[in-house]
Amino acid sequence: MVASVAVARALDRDLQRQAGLTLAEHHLLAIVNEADPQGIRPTDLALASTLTKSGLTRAVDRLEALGYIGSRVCPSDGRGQLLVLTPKGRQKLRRSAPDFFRSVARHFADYLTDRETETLATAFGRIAAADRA
Amino acid sequence: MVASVAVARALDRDLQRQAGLTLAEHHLLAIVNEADPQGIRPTDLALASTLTKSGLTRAVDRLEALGYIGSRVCPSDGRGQLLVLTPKGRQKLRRSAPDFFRSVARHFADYLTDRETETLATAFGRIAAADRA
DNA sequence: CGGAATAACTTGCGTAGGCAACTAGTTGAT
DNA sequence: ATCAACTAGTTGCCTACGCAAGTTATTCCG
Repeated sequence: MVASVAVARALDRDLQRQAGLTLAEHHLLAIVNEADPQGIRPTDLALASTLTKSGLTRAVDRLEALGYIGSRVCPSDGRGQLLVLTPKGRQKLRRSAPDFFRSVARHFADYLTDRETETLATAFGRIAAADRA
Repeated sequence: MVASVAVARALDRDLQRQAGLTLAEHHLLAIVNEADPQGIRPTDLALASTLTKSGLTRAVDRLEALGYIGSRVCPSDGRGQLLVLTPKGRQKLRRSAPDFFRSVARHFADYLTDRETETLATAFGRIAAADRA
């Protein structure tokens, strides 16, 4: 826990300095970017992220206010929405990517051997998957 | 990050339900418990925990108010303190340990093979150590 | 087709905790 | 001995976010 919190904090600080986004916000943009181009439902986004639904509502509000995310009512369910990246959001993500990857390397990846990275990905993937079961 | 946040949240919830402590607070008690019996300096405790100095000040205030931690002025440095567990704090820790270990097993350790656990401990230990350099 | 039970968000409220500025004690240089 | 530079801890301010209680839309059952 000490290590993972330290890494998260380091990434967060770098991101805020370099892109004006928190780690959580940047992560949301990244998830939306890789999701179905039709858009992603908030509940799914919350599940794929580190936030609860309430945290997500507010984070999405912020990202919408910044113009990085757009939303429209879900055609198949009037209660829900579909969230997509705006062009501005896509651009933001593209532009902040290099710095972000460097940051991940410096604070995390560079400390691991390839074997460790692989083991870690498997193990943590398993845990993340189990958690949603 | 998704996995580690999920695990932390699960442990936190269990601890709050079972012991009325947050994960961070419980962790502080555990660190103090294993430190020099003369006491530990707040700055060292912050470094060994997931908190910054300011977060630590407040967490320690809470734990003192609950009677789990005691403090006295550091004899060798009038600015600082030495923090120790009270008997009540030691008891609290002993009593919450079994539930806590079960919680760690259920949400985390049970998902890992012995090999993975070892790799993980090595790798994360390295990262945590590097971060303080 | 009406009405309970459920699901998708949202919001009110409360709290932990970071940052940066502050206070007070210590050390070191002249 | 004095004064500057540093360090330990604290505090004011602010924000993110979790929980639980709403709201609105949907579904399913009679």
